[in-house]
Amino acid sequence: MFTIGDFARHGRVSIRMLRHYDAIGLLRPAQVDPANGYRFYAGAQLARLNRVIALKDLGFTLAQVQTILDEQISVGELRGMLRLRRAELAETVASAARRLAYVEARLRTIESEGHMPGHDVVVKHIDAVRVAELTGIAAGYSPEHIAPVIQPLFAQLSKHVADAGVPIAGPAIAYYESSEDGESVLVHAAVPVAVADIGDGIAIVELPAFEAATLVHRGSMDEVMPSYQALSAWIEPNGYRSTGVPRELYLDTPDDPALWVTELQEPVTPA
Amino acid sequence: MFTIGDFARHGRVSIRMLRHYDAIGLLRPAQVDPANGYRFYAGAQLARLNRVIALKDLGFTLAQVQTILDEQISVGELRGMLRLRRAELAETVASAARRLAYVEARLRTIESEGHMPGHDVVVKHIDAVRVAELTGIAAGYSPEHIAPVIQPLFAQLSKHVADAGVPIAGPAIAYYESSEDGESVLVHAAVPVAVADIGDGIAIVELPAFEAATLVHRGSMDEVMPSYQALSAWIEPNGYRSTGVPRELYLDTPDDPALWVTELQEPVTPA
DNA sequence: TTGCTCCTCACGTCACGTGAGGTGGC
DNA sequence: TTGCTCCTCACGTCACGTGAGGTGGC
Repeated sequence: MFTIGDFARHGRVSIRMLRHYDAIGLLRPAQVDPANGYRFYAGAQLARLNRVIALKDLGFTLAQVQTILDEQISVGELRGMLRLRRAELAETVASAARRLAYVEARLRTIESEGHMPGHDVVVKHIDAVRVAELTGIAAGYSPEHIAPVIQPLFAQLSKHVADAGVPIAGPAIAYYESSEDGESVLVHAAVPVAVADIGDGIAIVELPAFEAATLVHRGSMDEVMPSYQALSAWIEPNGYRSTGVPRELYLDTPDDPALWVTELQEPVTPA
Repeated sequence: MFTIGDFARHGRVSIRMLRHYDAIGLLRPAQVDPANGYRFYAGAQLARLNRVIALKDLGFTLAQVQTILDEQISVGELRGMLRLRRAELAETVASAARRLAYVEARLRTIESEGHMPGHDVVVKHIDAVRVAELTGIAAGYSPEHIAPVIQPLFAQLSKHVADAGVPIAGPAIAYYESSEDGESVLVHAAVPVAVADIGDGIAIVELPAFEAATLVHRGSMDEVMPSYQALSAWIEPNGYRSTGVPRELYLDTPDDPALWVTELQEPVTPA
């Protein structure tokens, strides 16, 4: 018979753990002194303790260990649990490796630029959304080409939507595509709505859901290029690939354009 | 201004998380209605939320995120934190990969043998221990050779130790080495003691600490070979290498040898 | 009036670590 | 008598999830 201290030493666990395993019924001492509550363990109980430790090392919770040890689980069930664990562990490895890649990308940025990046890219799911939209044509992607086209589009769109008495269901959205001849840019100005038709030559479109690397741009859209460049530069070193057309979400558009807040959304897929 | 629900939707976090970040002061809403406590967030606060999420994704705790965002941490300090995180994440990856290897070794055993392994190997640290010991010579490692040598050694040893009035400080230990000519086996019978000398031709030896793959053998030492084989078979597929001489720890030695409990300790090193 | 959204507690999670306060045998 | 080991509560951990119970605007 071992005292709890000796048994803990041989088993390389803490006394507290043995008390805990006693409390939850996972490993009861072979004997308990009724006078003072002292626990005594038999040498053979080290085998049980080892089973507990081994299963814990596989990453099972104590409740699962309990089930495996006491509830006469079948080989098939055990195999199922192990396969599930294998999948969970593979996911743990993958996600830790991904975080590690993030950290290393950050460290590289700091080493090369000498300061913390001022922006933070977050990858997230963007839901599908129904919008009312107007489309125009610009000669290029730069702000000088886009601004004179998109501003009247939004003015016209919001007037029409307001006139139709349709409530706007969220921040305005812009997105851009190259035209078929590749010479010009299709500029889309859109606002979320909950109706199926709004008339007046305004299209109702279902924008698809997607995964996006996003970055919050603060300031005028005339100065959006560095933010887009930072977003693009983030994508590859962090293990993603760009796919498709970016969107802009106008989160806050006060009168002073220098105070605008825009979310840039670049569709990505894990590379 | 966004309600908490809208802000949560755009930020892809739960409402509960925003309330929690408010409670701990990590992200306070831009405005709170004093009448009903409703929280309102500015679009620009999405930038702060993104910083929180990005740092959380690097694996920092919220307290660390707090420090990084608010306490004007220097680039050097941040780099230090990132390097520490990198090391922690590397360790996470390694340990998850190790667990994964354990799980896969188990699955292979189950697939090939059709049942759960009946023994559980645990790798643990064995402390250095001072022992009183007697040494004999046997013709080989098999139980038939060892038993007739070791039994009288232990009888003689325990008699001498008892006669000397020295208390035995733990379970008896046996270990074996090949003799120099390689033709025979040195058999060591030892018991832990706390004294520096015991006279009577009994050696006091400091057995070194080591890392061991261990397995609890139940039953007579005449039947120990399958347990040793199971222990040896475990080592390589689980990423270890054997190093040095195994030990036996006699945890429980009642009169009936069939009820003996022994821990087999095989020194290992990560391979 | 019915939903919907918002609010504030407050418990539960998981496997123990860490005191606090006290007892029994050498 | 002094250490040492043992005991039983019971709080704390971390980042929220999940009710319970209630309120205010469309």
